[in-house]
Amino acid sequence: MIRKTLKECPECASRNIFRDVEKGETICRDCGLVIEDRMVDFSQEWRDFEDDRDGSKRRTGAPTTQTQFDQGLGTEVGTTADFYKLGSEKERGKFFRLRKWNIRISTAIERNLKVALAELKRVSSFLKLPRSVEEEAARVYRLAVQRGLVRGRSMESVIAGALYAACRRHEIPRTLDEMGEASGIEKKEIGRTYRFVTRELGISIRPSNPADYIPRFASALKLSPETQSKAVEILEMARDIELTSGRGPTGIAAAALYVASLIHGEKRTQREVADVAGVTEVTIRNRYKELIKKLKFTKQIEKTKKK
DNA sequence: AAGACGAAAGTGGTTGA
DNA sequence: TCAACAACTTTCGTCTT
Repeated sequence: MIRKTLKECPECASRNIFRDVEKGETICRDCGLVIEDRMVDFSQEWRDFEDDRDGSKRRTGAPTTQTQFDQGLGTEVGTTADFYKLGSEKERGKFFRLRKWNIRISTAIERNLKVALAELKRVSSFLKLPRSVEEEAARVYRLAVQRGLVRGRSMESVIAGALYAACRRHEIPRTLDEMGEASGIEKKEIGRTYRFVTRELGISIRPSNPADYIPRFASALKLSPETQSKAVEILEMARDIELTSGRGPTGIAAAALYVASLIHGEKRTQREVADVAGVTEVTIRNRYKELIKKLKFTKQIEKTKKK
């Protein structure tokens, strides 16, 4: 079923937005932009009506979740301990039939997911990622397993790839290095599976914005909020003159931060900035050179130096 | 002595024939 | 499928503070 929606396309501002209910996709008919392709539904089903004295609106049950192998809806049909509580022969037969079925339903996929999602939780909590990202990553992983994309790859690397993709979609990117440290997988491998999985599943990800990295890098360097916003400002100017396209976003973010730290007299060495950003000093130098050349920052830096 | 700078060679991925 | 290519890294020598 395909329905027209009331949304406006953020790309071309057309109102020709249609939603394919089965696929869960929302697409702009004019420019082809996929607006909510495979996004997690963030709306909360589970609510708590604390103020309701009579409790009539209170719902029961936990919210469903992607991060448990059965989405939190599983049943277990008893153990043999329960068997002896049953009375008649008829009831005992029923018990075994039900139990057999339940085991049969737990296919290889389910078992895989159970292990995988535990690992996913471990990595995501190591990186202190928000729950929404964890859910998205779990969904990506689930899809990957169902399509048999894990075959020939280690489970861990696919998990890392899924998490990396989920971070990017939620615009709170982590570097491949950080992901590698958290998961124990080499960053090359993560990058590989990330590209493979997103391509196979048709997940579209827009290039990450350097500004997304600024808050994290800045706090790691203990820079003031003023310096931080200066860095973002620099990034905007850089983007306007096409300095950002084609370059690694972390390198640009690092260079902007470095320049901002000079201007505000909170100097950090290139080495320090390079370390938290996961790039080399050389890359920072190159970006830095481009920045001061094209953005007449030279004077400002000279000024603060003299003070 | 530490940091900044730049040249040169190497790596892994993308692109286009 | 292969070669050219761009971005980034590694390494190292030199200059500056």
